[in-house]
Amino acid sequence: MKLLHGIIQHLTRGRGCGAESNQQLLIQSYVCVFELHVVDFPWKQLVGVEGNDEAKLDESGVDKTSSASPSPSPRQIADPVVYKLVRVQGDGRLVPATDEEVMEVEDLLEGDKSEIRIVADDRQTVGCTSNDGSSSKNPLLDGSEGLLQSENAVVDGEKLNARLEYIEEMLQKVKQEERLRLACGSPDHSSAYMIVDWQCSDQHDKLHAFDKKLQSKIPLQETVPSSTPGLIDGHINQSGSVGECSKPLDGPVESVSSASAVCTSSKPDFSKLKGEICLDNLSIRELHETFKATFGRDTTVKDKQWLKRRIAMGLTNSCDVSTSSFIFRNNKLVKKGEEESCKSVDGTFAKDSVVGAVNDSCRDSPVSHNSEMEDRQIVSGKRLENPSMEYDCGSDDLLTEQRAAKRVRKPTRRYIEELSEVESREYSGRLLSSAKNYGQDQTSPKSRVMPVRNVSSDGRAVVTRLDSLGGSGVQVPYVSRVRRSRPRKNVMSLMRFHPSGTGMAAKLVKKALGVRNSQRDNESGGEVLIARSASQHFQQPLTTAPGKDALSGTGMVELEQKVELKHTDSSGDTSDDNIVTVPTAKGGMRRKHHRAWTLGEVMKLVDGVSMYGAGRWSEIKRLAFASISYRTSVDLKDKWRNLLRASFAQTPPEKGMNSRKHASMPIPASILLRVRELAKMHAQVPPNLSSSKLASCGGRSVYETRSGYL
DNA sequence: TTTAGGG
DNA sequence: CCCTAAA
Repeated sequence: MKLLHGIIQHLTRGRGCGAESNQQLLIQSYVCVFELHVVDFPWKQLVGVEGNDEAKLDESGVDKTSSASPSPSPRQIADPVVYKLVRVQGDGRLVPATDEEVMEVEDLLEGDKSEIRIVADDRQTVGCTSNDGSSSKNPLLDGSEGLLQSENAVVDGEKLNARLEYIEEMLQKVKQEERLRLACGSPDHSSAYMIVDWQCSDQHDKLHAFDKKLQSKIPLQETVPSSTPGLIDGHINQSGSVGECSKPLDGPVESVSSASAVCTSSKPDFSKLKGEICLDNLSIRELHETFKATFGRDTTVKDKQWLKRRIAMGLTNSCDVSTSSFIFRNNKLVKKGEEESCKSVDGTFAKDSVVGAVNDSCRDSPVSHNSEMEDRQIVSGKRLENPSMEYDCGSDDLLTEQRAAKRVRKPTRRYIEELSEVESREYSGRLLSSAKNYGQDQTSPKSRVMPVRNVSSDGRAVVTRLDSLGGSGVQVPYVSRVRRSRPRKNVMSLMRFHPSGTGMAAKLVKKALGVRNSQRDNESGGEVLIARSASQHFQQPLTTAPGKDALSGTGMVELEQKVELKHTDSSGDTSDDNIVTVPTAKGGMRRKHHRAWTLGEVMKLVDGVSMYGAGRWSEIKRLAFASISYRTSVDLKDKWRNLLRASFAQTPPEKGMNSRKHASMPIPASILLRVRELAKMHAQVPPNLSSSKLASCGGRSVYETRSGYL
């Protein structure tokens, strides 16, 4: 789906402030969604003439308009908004983009789908020189500011969803209203235009959107041809006096229109579209005619495909069509009655129309396009309660992704690290060698200090390093953790290479690696087996000769030191073999290095909790455990949990398992008491007494052998 | 990143 | 202690 991002600037004129300073406020910038150009939207609200309207913009207020009185302010609903491509001249005039430009932009966007550029521009004020204090209280300005903010907020990130939903609702409203009006014979098609400009000369941004409140008799959102620039300018400049518009603009809005406007006098004539039309069969000429009939203007575009799409979009979105007895489907204009799946006359259809159009704009191939549209419409009725999918338009739709999964968990740091580890492996060696500057021969593989990558006969790659510790050439796992900090960004792109989906790939790799970040103390001599199929996707072609076991001793040492420095090691998952073939869950997770809690630590913990409260573990860690580096906040939390359990266990740690020497002291009752008190203070009820009883009896408490001990 | 919980 | 979801 193409997101258009642009900035919509509201041109409005400040009023009041004493000396009718005529200050023109060029306000704001919105970011808008490209697809919106096919959506009617009562943008008038956004302009916030009433000053309070911006509240409706807030995503929290999404339902306000729709759920409120049936017709809160007919005016608002009655003014659909369409988006237009325009170019902004230096003097602020808006010149509608030509069809070619539109096409260009479309192509541009199409080739560029993955990139979502959302830009926010600084709001600027123009001609606001003579300002007294009162102007700052200008309700309009203030309102606009608030508006801007809320709007930006909405646009930002996930809140787009809310906004889309909102628009969705509004769309329905608008459609209904429109239908109503048409039913009453009112030919009013006043619209406000959202003007989008992406040819902006602005350096820091390519896409600017200008929101304009304009009146027009054209309900269709199409680009006004610029083949007659002068004429268009005329249109623009005359916009302030669009007399026939049944809804005069009020207040600042009116003045706005003096700045610029787009207004077309022609009106689509659907009478020419009677009967069934199949765009696919039309010639360019006929398409042009249809285009004109649809949009009420001529076009110079020769591109058949484009014309079809345009027309399809226009027709699909046209109120006239949707409200008439025709519906547009599958590149054909057909009688509504003949289309059972589209018989619904309420918002459903309108919405789906939009979907179709949006979708259309994303498809190039006529085939897929057609079928897509068909699909969309066929399922129309059923998709009502799932607005989240409405704008789905392909795999690269960010919104879809965001919405599909409630909360897509970001890869954990560790996960990413381990992932990146694989790829970093080979050049870690390079780094070493270059640092050491071995024999000034960078190219000779011999001089490289690298982990040896053996490929065993069973198809597994074994990454090892030679260890001099054990005497002679013992192979111990080699692991380097080059990047301890932020994983590089393209890890994700790396993921894409994996055929079996990123999630799975990640899992596989992770499992396969079996590499863990650990302290140096717990050394194990296993081998890290890398399931080849999982890892080779990430491995760049190795420059090392496969059978290069002979590494210089100094190199070994160097490497080892490096590794040691990194505080990394791997624990041997010797037999966690070929994940690809046997993805056994294999829960047997050896526990890492367990560091017994000392009494002092526990006391610190308790103190910390009493000071900062349970739950603020990062605080506690920072302040009370600053010296103990190996206790993480999670550790603290876990320990506290255990303490809690212990303190509420009836059976104080005494009986049983004295066989061993008291490897650890029981936790002093005083501390337990304190813990209990703190728990009470913080309304911390021991998770469940029953379970803690059980825990104290047999099972472990929270991963601790004995809950009552240190 | 941090917190909360399950394991 | 590990792992993860959620925030």
